[in-house]
Amino acid sequence: MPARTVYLIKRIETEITFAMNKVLTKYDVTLAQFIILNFVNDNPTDFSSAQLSRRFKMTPQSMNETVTTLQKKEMLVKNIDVENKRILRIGLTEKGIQVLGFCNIAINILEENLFGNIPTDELATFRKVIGNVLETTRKV
Amino acid sequence: MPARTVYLIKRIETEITFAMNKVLTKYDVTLAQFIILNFVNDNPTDFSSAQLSRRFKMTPQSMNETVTTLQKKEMLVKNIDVENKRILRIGLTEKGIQVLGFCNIAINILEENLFGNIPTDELATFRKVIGNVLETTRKV
DNA sequence: CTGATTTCAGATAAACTGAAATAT
DNA sequence: CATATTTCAGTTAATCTGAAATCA
Repeated sequence: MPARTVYLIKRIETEITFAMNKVLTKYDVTLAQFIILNFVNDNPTDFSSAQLSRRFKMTPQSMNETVTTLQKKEMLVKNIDVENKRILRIGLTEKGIQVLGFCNIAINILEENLFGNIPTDELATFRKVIGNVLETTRKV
Repeated sequence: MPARTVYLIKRIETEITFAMNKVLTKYDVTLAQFIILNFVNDNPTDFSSAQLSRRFKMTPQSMNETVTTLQKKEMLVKNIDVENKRILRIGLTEKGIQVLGFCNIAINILEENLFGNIPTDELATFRKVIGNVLETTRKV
């Protein structure tokens, strides 16, 4: 009996998390923090903690703690929204951009090790399938 | 700039974990517990806690706690190894088999919702790529 | 004696819930 | 008033580290 797909996803995540944390610890960044830094970097419209929490399926309180940690490390800043003074829009600092750059170089090497031997078209399909699933979950 | 592959894996895992826990909570089983139950079920050569901990990248102490929890729920049993009295081999109880059966029916529906609209060949490639990556990590 | 497995004990990090303040 | 965001405080669940007992 072949392993179920959700099981395979959990298994690969375990390995990816382990490998990434091992790499990122050199830069004093956890996987969760790296994911947030990446997301903030990729999204020019600065998101708020509350928005991030929904995206990453956490309570706003929990997300805020991660953000605050990155703020204390001087990698993120919170800027008051122009339209709503209650909302704090999150952006990267110069240091944040710099550290993220170093992390990404290290993660490039990791990705090459993990996915380097996989045919380009297969990797493309792999990524496309994830995209489809994320689209599905967004609808629900 | 397209999202990195490791990022996509983390994203899909977040959604899968959320969706699965929502389903499994009805059976009083967490995702981590379900993964263990599945693994024990799929592997006739009963594994020990120590073996499981290596497979799932945890300390043996942590894995033992999960196993003990499932033991208290009467879903798993520990049997003394015939060759080494120190090793406790883990197996499913009748109740464990039954609960796992219910969970799997519920997860079948979830998988249909998540992957139902993905072409068969693409899903096959998706699964194959994960298999390749897991093979790579096993070597390291 | 060495190394692996298990167990007991305590610590830590990362999530959670509840409640309150602020703003639209 | 209703709703969303943030913050403060305390709690819980799941990991971890350290130390000790058991066995081949």
